Amino acid sequence: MVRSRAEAASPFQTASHDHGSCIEDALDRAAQLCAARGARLTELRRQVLQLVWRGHEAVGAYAVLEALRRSHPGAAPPTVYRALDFLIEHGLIHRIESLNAYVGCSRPERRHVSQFLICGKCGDAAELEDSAISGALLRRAGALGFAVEQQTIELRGLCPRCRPNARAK
Amino acid sequence: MVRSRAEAASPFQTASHDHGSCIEDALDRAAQLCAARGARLTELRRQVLQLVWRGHEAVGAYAVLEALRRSHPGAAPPTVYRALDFLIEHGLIHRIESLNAYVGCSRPERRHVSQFLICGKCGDAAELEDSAISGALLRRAGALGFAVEQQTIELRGLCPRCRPNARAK
DNA sequence: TTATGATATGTTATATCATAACATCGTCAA
DNA sequence: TTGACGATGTTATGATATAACATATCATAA
Repeated sequence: MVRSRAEAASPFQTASHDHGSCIEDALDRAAQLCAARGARLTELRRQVLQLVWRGHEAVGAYAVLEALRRSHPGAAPPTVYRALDFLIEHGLIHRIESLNAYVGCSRPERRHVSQFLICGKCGDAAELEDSAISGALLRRAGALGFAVEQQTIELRGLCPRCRPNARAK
Repeated sequence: MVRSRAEAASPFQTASHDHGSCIEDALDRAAQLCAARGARLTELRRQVLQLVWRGHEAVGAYAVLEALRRSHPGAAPPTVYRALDFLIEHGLIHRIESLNAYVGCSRPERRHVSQFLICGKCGDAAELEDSAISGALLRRAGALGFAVEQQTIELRGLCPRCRPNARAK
């Protein structure tokens, strides 16, 4: 079963998750988005995006670099970091601050504030978009006179599949 | 005026903030806490804590190292990182993930979940402890079957004193 | 009091993450 | 076709963090 475009109720992957379709979908959407914006999703950037999307775990820049070198032997750190910067600017990936790592964005079409649920066992980083939470933070900060520009919200723990008494879903 | 022990309504510093008393208070409380717990707040650890508390900005490990070397010429990275680890374990400081830096904890007496408001201009990292927010995150994650172990919540923006139309308080 | 184990610190080396600075290449519009 | 701009190549280095092992210090039980 293909992961639906409008994210399902649970942001976690299921046993039946078809990652081939998932990544293909992500790349297609990225191409469309960049085309619509006049941004150049070059082959290099597309490959880096594909590598970040290899799984739903956050992946480090140097892991991307190592993988990239298979198709692109001369790649150096700036090669990867520049591509990652581009992808972040266009909302195609997110940076996970607590891991110094990067993960594909599940809803790149519009800018949004996300919260990440990061499993300490399988490493999956599930993206939420809970406006009640981001709104509560905005209001609380605003009440203290603080003008919020960016939110970093990352929860570590165990995802449903990795919990001792995992209820399969 | 001394910053009161029970944090005032605003977690931001005021123009009249007496940092000398503030840091002295923090060191005293750390000593009491460690004594009560049978933890050894050695001179080295005390000095590192003092250096982290030099201001309300988050401070990098290597900045601490450089300052520490004035009194402790042989200090090396592990010297500082081990002291920081100890201080974090005992809740005396927090790590700011999005800055790879460390800041003194304003309420070390009990474990808590904090939110940080980090000013991009003056660098101050104000610590909130809003149980409505941490609770909302816990509930939301729980509803998705995710067992939260740790929360990282860091907002970047401008503090009241640094906003264009700062209202002094 | 001294031996002993545990904890803390010293020391050297290296892993990991990220960017500066400048050269070259490709693309596209004038 | 050339000039400007954006993308990529290349080399070097900066910034953050830990591994591994040696030595010192402390608390305490023999």
